[in-house]
This record gives sequence, structure tokens and C-alpha cells, in this order.
Amino acid sequence: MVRGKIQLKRIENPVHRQVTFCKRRTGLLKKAKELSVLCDAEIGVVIFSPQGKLFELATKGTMEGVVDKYLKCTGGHRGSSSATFTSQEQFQPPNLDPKDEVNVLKKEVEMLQKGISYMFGGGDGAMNLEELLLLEKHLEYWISQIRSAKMEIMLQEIQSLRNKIEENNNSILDANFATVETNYSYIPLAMPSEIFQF
Amino acid sequence: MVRGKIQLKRIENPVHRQVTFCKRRTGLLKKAKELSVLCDAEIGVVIFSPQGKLFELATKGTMEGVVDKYLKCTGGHRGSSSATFTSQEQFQPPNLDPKDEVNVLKKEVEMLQKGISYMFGGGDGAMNLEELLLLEKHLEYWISQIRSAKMEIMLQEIQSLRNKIEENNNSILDANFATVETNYSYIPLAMPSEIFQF
DNA sequence: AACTATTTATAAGA
DNA sequence: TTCTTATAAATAGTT
Repeated sequence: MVRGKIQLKRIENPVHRQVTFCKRRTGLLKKAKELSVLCDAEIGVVIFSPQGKLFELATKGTMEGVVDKYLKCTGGHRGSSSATFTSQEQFQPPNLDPKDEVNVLKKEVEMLQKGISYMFGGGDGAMNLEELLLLEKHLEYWISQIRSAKMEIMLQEIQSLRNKIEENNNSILDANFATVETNYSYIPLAMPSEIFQF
Repeated sequence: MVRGKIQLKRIENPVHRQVTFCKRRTGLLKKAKELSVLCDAEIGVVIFSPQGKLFELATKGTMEGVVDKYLKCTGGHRGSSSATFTSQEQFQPPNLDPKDEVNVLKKEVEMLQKGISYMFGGGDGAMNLEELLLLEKHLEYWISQIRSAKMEIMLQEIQSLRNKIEENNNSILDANFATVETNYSYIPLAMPSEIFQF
């Protein structure tokens, strides 16, 4: 249990420190991800353990993208981080002719697509049968992941709708509480879950 | 007060989103600072608001230092690419207003970036339903392209094998011309095209 | 921005 | 390591 407020200083006991590092690292990355999703922000987090082990999270695109964007934003030079996937809308010269912007973005899409094929399939130029099969396998796996994610989102949405209905029913109940003698909470609660059962 | 669990998805109300961004951003940076002090870790956090405004924290030294260390740790990497299967604008309605096209492409870029981090980062960059559907469509298109390419290669291979067999038969025929009465070339040639039909 | 009812994170113990 | 649980800390909705 949390016995007392934490002292904000280095934990001396190495075991405690390691355990805390693990727990809080998880917590931090979770918070970062939540912030990114809730508020549509792009976030990069880099954590080096005292032993120099790297933990990282980039909530949109890649860490290379975040680094590039950061350097551009702060005017840091020495060229880009030479990442494969760099993008960025916010830092293109403003007031670009839409026509040009379309071309820039098309290039960007093409680069991302090439990057994906390259990373999955490997080498340059035409792919052989073996590479194609591997790439196909990867993509099929990817699709399956996406379908799971879709399902997850839809289930969440359904759950949230269910909750809303439940709340509505409860507030109706509350409103009539004084005049009603029996506790009917079962009745409205049962309906939605049956309606949405599948 | 916190009335109900949060739904982990983009807050649609811009005012709520902005307020939450501010609160949680503060919270995230605080957590990062605490983790760094308690566990003696070096941490860099970079946050871009949806408007592209930068917020950052480097808990030891500078962000520059964190970036250098990060690049050293991951080793710069990934030369640029050129692969066979890069698709293109198959998913845009033709003759779109450039303005709209920009938006479509921006969505596409974001989708691909998220998709990549999703695939390689193990599902960290959360995607919304729309993005998932778009990515799924892309992947399905890519897979169909790959299957065409596979088919092409296999048909070529089959043709080349057929030719070889034919040559063999011809040479056998030549060699035995005097002693053989029937020509069997049909039998071996017929089978593969049936087996590989699909 | 301040207030709180709740949820969420987590320190210590098992 | 993982689970449990008491408590601290964060924060969503309200004012």
C-alpha cells in the first residue's frame, strides 16, 4: 500500500528503485499515450535507465519523426536525423499553393508506402517469390491486428452506449423515486443488455 | 469531479480537449520528473499540441543530449528504400478539389504513420476507427497487388519449366527418334496448368 | 482557476 | 515476477 507521501528524492534501496522504475515507467508511458489519444497530440518519450537501457514511446509516426520535428521546431541544425519516415505538415512553408502541397503530400505517402514494403520485404528492386510470400504474411497479420483493433473500438463504443442508456434509465428512476414504492432497477437495467447481446 | 471512467478516444469538444490537454500535460511532465528523480533515470519528453506547439522536458542535461544519446542507442539506421510495390492514389476520387485532396492526403499520411508505429511499436499509436478502415483498405489493396505479382512470377516459372520439359522431351525424342513411336509430350504439359490454376 | 467526487496510480506486502 | 490492497495522486465535470 502507499504508506505515506513519497519523498521526491532518489530511492536508495536498489531493489525498491528498480521496482519503482518499472512501475512508474509503465505508468508514464500509459499517461503519454492517453494524453496523445485524448487530445490528439504527438508525443515522444525517451527514458534511459541508470544502466543506460532505452525505453521509448512515439505516439504518432516514429521517434525519428518526433526528433526531426523537434529539431525543426527549435531550429536545431546538423541536418535531419536521417530517418526513413519523416513527415510534417506544420513546418512546411506556410501558404503553400494547394497544388504544391498535394505533390508534397503525395511524395510523403509514396515514401511511407515504400518504407513499409522495404521494411517488410527487404532489398531493393523486384522482390522474389519468397519475399512476396513473406510480405503477404506480414500484411495479413497486420490486417488481422487492425480488425481486432476495430472490433475493440466498436465494442467500447457499444459499452459506452450501454452505459449511457443505463444512466438515462437510472435518472428516470431517480426522478420518479418519491412516487414509486418498489425498486424497479432491475427492469430498465435488463433491457439494454438483452437488446445489445450478440 | 471525475464522473465515470474516461473513454480512451479523442475528446471531440475543443474546449474540453484544450483543458484536458493542459491538465494532463502538466501531469505527464510531473510524472516524468518524479520518475527521473526517484530512479535516477534520464528522460526526455516532447509534446506537440495539435496546433504544432512544442512542450518539452529533459530531466538531465538538455534535450539535445537526450536526442544524441537516443540516436547513438538506436544507431541512426535504415537507409532509404526502393521497393516494387508502392501503390498510389488508388483511393482518391479523381478530380478532387486540391483543398480536399490535401486533406485526404494528410489523413492518409497520418494513417500510415500511425499504422507503422502500430505495427512496429506494438499498438502504441492509437488509431481511430476511420483510420483503421482506411489502413485496412490499403493493406487489402497491397495484398491483392502482391498476389498478382506472385501469380505472375509463378506463371513465368511454370512456363519456363514447361519449356525445359519440352526441350528434354524433344532431345529424348531426337535421341530415340528411330525407336519411339508415340509422342508423350502432352501428358507432362497438361498437369501443371491444372494444378496451378487458381 | 478552484473545487471535489471519483478514478487511477502505485508502495509495500504477500 | 505478479497480485493485492490501502492510500496517495490525478483529474473530469462543475462552479
